[in-house]
Amino acid sequence: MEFHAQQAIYLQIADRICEQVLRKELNSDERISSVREMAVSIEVNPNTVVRTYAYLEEQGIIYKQRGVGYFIAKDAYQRTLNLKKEYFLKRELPVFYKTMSLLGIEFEQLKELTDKIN
Amino acid sequence: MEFHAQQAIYLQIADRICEQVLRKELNSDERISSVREMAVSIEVNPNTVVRTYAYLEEQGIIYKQRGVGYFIAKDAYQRTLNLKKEYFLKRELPVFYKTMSLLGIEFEQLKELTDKIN
DNA sequence: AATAGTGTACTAAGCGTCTAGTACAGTACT
DNA sequence: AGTACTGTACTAGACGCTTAGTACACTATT
Repeated sequence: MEFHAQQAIYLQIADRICEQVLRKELNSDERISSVREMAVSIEVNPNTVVRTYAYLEEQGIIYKQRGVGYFIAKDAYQRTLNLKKEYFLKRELPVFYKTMSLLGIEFEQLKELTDKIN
Repeated sequence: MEFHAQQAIYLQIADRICEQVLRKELNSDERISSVREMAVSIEVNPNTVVRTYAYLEEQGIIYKQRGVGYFIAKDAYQRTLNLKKEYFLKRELPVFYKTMSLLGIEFEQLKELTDKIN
């Protein structure tokens, strides 16, 4: 897995898991990779994965059974959706509009700009 | 000045200066605050401001005269615009669309959502 | 009971960032 | 020449993140 420098690795891993929940690739009570497995597969230190899982557990997105593993929480989808949506509306969207304004990009241009990327 | 934890402080200061350039509040050959002045006014360590200025100088947005101070570069506006625009198109916009897709937000909803914020 | 897989806890080290403090070198002004 | 600004350089320490390694406790399976 590739990481960028703008955010702590353990949070980037958490984001990826949240994505999989939102895409319904991970569903309620489904077991996720063990700390060691995950660490190997994404080439990261086990301690970093421990942080990720502790963080996701705090958010109520996963739960654990000692000696067994970590599992997706019952209401993980709703929790994740709420969490990400609130962040999007309160943080990302305002920053996005501010940047557009600074760069002189109009709302109507957005569709064209997307095409340029692809 | 208030800072968030997602980005190094010296880069947040750099961003603010870039903003002022784009808003034309800072113009070519205009002198900016000295390292010590800036440090006091935004309540940050002088060394952090040194980092900011070194970074902006690398980007060609400011230049220095030893013993005199730092100044806005001749083509600072264009350089800043290019720099920020490229980052916006290559990094922010794709992430923005991906998040929208994950959250099930349609392009047409964006205008309404903005109103909710204000 | 033994084994192999879980999560957990701990120490140690490296790195980037930020703070604190001190000292030095260049420039402008009087 | 003296003074008061500039930028510059350096050491030292604190903090968060990450890595490395070891050891222990719990659970399921045989």
